[in-house]
Amino acid sequence: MSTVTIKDIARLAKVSHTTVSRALNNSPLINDKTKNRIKQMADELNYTPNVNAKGLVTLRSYNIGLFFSTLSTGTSANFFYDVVRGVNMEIKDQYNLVVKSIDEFESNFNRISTRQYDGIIVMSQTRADRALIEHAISKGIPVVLLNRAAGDLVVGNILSDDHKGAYQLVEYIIRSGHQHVAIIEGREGFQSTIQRKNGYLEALKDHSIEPNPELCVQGKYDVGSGYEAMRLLLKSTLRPSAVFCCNDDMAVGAIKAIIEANLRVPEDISIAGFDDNVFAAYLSPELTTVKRPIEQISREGATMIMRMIDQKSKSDKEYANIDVEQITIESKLVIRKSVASITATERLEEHEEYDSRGIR
Amino acid sequence: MSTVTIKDIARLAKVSHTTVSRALNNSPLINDKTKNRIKQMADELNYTPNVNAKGLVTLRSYNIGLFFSTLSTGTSANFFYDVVRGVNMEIKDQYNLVVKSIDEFESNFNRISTRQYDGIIVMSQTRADRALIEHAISKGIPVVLLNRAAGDLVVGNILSDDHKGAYQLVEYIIRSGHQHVAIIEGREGFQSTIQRKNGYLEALKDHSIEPNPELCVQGKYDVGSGYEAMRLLLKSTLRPSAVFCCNDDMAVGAIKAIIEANLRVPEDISIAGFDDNVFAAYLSPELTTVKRPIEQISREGATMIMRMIDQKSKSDKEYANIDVEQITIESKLVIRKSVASITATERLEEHEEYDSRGIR
DNA sequence: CAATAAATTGTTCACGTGTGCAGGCTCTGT
DNA sequence: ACAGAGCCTGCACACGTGAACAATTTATTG
Repeated sequence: MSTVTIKDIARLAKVSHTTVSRALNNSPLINDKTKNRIKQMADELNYTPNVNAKGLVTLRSYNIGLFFSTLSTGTSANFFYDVVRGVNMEIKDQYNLVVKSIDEFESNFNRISTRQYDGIIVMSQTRADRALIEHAISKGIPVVLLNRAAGDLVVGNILSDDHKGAYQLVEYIIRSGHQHVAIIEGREGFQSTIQRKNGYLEALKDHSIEPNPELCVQGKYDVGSGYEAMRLLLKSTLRPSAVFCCNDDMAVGAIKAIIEANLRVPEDISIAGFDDNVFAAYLSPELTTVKRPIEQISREGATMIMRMIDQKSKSDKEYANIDVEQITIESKLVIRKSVASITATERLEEHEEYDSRGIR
Repeated sequence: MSTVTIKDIARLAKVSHTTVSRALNNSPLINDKTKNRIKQMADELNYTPNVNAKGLVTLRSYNIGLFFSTLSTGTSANFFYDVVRGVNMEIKDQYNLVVKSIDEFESNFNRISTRQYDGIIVMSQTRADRALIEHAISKGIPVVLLNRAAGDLVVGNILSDDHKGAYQLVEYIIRSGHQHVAIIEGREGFQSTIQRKNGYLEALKDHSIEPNPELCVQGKYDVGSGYEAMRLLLKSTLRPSAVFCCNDDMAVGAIKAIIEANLRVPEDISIAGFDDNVFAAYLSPELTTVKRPIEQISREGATMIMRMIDQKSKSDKEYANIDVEQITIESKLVIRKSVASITATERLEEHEEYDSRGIR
């Protein structure tokens, strides 16, 4: 119960506590023989270093913060899981991973200090976390920003190219013959929402398709919102022949709404998602989507923050000259079966069908 | 950049650092006027207490560990997400939540000490984490065990009654007229796997149905394993009319396999899941399952560990007399549409159909 | 063998905070 | 005005560790 300290070990080994400290930290100053002797004793006594005391003098906390913009809504479970797992794979037991939701802080960032976190990984959805990041920087804490562009912030930055991914996906849909491509957007205000929407719009433009506001419906990145959004689309005067759902979760909801309306995917309406989560390949039909390398982003983020922490401690605690990099990781179009190819004649029929319906 | 300490504040306020310390900790010894003055100064200076120094003297780390048996496989994303969110909702900013996977430790638990964690929540899948828990107890760290019975371990304990949940579900399936009920089991060795299997077996027994080993297939709790398991079942000589999948993820995989075989759910084969994750209501057909109150378990676990920590600090650091409670939270049968009712005649037909197939 | 260099160990202090104890101030009652 | 009581503040130390510097031992060289 009573905790063993290096002083206890020192007494038993008949050396000074400094020697013990050095031995356990593998200092080259210590004779190998005594070093081993002390290490063994520490082992037998079940010695555990006191992180507080250690941190007090080394200015380290051995904590890495992993902050999400929000954990309540708009963060999908698969995404969250992949991120935590990815980061955890890299930091192993060198650091504690402290998971927090930014909206918890209520703009009181004073609890965020060098003493609390050696580094911070921000899984960012919105620019609203700028204040927090600036606070961290001002405190001299290395920061890595994932998932959105850093802009003028001096932080490590790892991104996936959502704009390009969405563009490629929508282009594929258009080339499959679809003219009326709807979009179920992500949660309002999220950077990913904006990026994907822009990719969608650009693809339409490059293929001379006029975007139709009626075919753009707001979602919230969760299954339920995808369902509701699709129901809205089904009621619109111009029924889309394909729908780009801004993540896979919403695609599940959308498919549900379509089937409830006694229509088929993809024969009547094609559906595409974004993320390529673990379910995507197991839906019926298998979901055509964009693989976003979430785990890879997280792992890169983890190694980057550790690099920055090391660099900082080596460069005499001067934050200013930490190099910050920006890495973009490519997303990848994954073609499965939820988007149908339609020919020109089919397209015509579809329109006639729509016209005749429009009358009633 | 340079950090503000209570000594700095003391100098500026022309008092001793002791007074500052007391003022900031709301000690009744300090005059309200000076107290407010000091607090305001601390605010203006953006003072952040040094947790290490604080912890060094108060014997606290302000960390709560949240340990999962594994994060690599066998823990579903939705489950993980719900747990972290639930715990986070309760501990707010009083503690740091440190997420770890137990298999990281490689049975070197020496990093787990009172200094590191004020308390530990173990989301346990298997008895293999016993060594870790015993280590924590021996170090005097309060522990709450979620998800499996504590047995003789002196820890707080919060459970869902998986056995009962599975029993009720399988009973419902049988009462719907199914005689050949298969099971796709969870990951081998997990307590939940055993509990759910036992519930299944007991329900069969109570309705005088002989369990058939051919209808019991091992899964791993992930989508892919559900798919593979179902493919196996489809090849079995006795085709089941209903399948109890031990979690919702595997149910998704199973449904996929059935549809690929040109069969329908639930007309040809009924499917039931376990967990009631966010997708369950949005599958086609909507999944009949058992709602496991994961979030509630996690929240209760969080409040319990905080209670234990408080109790320990009050009772003069004597771990022995911390009260440990055991709470069981009921799971609940959620009837949707993936289990069909079949009449006696249908059952007969089905058998004939099966027999005729069996011949070829 | 002495002198010097090298290797190893010990002494002392600092990190930032909280607390027991001692002391000073103010107020009250006489 | 003075003693005593009560309120407030400060001094000094402790927590466990690491590091600069000092001291000691051992190895090396002429």
